[in-house]
Amino acid sequence: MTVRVRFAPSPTGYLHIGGARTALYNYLYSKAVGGTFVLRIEDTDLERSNSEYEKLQIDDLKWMGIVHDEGPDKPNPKYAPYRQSERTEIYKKYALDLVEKGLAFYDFCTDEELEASKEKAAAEGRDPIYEGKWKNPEFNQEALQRIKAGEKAAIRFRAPKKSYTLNDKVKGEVVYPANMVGDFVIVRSNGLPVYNFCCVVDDHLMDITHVIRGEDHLNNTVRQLMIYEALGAKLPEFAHVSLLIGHDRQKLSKRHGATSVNLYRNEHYLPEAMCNYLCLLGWSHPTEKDIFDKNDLNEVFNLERFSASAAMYDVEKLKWVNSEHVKKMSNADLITLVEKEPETDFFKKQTPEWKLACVELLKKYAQFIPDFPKLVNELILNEHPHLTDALKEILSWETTPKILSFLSDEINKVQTTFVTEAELNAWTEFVKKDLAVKGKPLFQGVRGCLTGHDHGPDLKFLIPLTPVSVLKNRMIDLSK
RNA sequence: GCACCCAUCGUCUAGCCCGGUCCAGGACACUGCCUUUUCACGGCGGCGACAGGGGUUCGAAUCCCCUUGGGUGUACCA
Repeated sequence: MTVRVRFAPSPTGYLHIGGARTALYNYLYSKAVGGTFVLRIEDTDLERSNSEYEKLQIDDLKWMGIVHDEGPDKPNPKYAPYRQSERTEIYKKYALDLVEKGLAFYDFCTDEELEASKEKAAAEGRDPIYEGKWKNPEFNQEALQRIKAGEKAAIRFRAPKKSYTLNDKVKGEVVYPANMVGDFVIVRSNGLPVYNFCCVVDDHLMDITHVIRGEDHLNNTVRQLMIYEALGAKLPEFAHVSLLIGHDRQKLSKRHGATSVNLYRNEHYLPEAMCNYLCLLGWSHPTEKDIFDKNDLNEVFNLERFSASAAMYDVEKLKWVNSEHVKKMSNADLITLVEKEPETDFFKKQTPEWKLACVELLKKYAQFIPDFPKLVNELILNEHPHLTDALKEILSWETTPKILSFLSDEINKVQTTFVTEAELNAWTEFVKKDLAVKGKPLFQGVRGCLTGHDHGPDLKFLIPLTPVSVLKNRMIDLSK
């Protein structure tokens, strides 16, 4: 039997980091076993759902390279539609069927009655389970009459009074004691079905074989187990992945800062880095590899390597992963990406050799793609050195003016656009031998005069990339 | 409250299922040194953990129990 997994977001907001992670796990698993990845939209909460968010979430998923095989935009006639709001008739049919079989019943209790019962239960220190009169079969006839007369009622599922056991791929054997939940609503009085019910009906109808989702659904699963049983449906495998938490160990939410994927997208994180980092939050590579491309996971991704405990989301490590992916990228790809950035006119005008040398040098220092143009401006094109304390100190050494005037003279003699590494070496040699400068005053002196910085990348790579005209202007500035 | 889940360095984790090879390995962060004296790169080090208590065993991070701590659920939300 072929594996079918699904990611089922509610379009009530942007794609969340945690959602992206579960989507990724589902995607990776489907790829690893040659299965099908289904995208289903859980929009039964009409008040909070918004089709705009559906679009945005799919967009973010796409950005991460998480593409679904089936979904609202790629329907398989056998399973469509993929939006729960378009499946209400299906749920209604199943719900009515359960009522007919006596596995569910109409409930006419008012909010007030329910509230009172809840409060009473709380006062007595027990769980608020449904105890309205309508659960009693002797009211079935009356209920049916009132429904026929057009009255509205919720449909409640008759929860069996027995314990259930789930064999979860990450949590192991989970036992739900009897009476854990009371008779719960599966269809609201407004006719709209409820998550726990839709979810099971859909997973069943869509032939979902593996349910990989967040641990926050673990307690709910007992309700779903009951419905599977009532439906006579085959149980899928479950894998309840641990939750993502913030620095205060609370479930990751907006107040922890940037928690939606689009924010990272806007900050130019690489999608591959995002996937890489998220994947490692709760799953480990069999060889403890920590930098990889998700497309290289096909052979090794499985459901056996999930961590059972919650993982803290740490942007610092994400940044590191991102810079590792920048370094891993080919120079050709880097050049392409850099040229897409704004304010890269100078870069674009240079020779292919120059570009190659430039990205080769800068990728060591860049964490993000936009860092490249920034570094070009700061390190290569900046004509007016910023007088930092460190630079002032270098200029105050008695040997520095000698170096500065010598280098200025030499630079003025240069006819080419760039100097060569050999020329640079010759100058340094001269300063060392003829001007008799050595040690820190030599190296930092030369660096200071040429770059206007007290530190930075290796001069023999940096200077040949810097236009002679810029070098000249820097030294004019420094001579003042 | 009740139910369920979880518990290895500050953080992500390996090891746990199938006890000894673990006075616990890797990565981020922090930090020291080195790289023909710069350096944001790189190399080599350092710091740093089996929550506590009982058991089982010749032997426990690994198995069992309790305690503690944390999380989740307890909706006519998903």
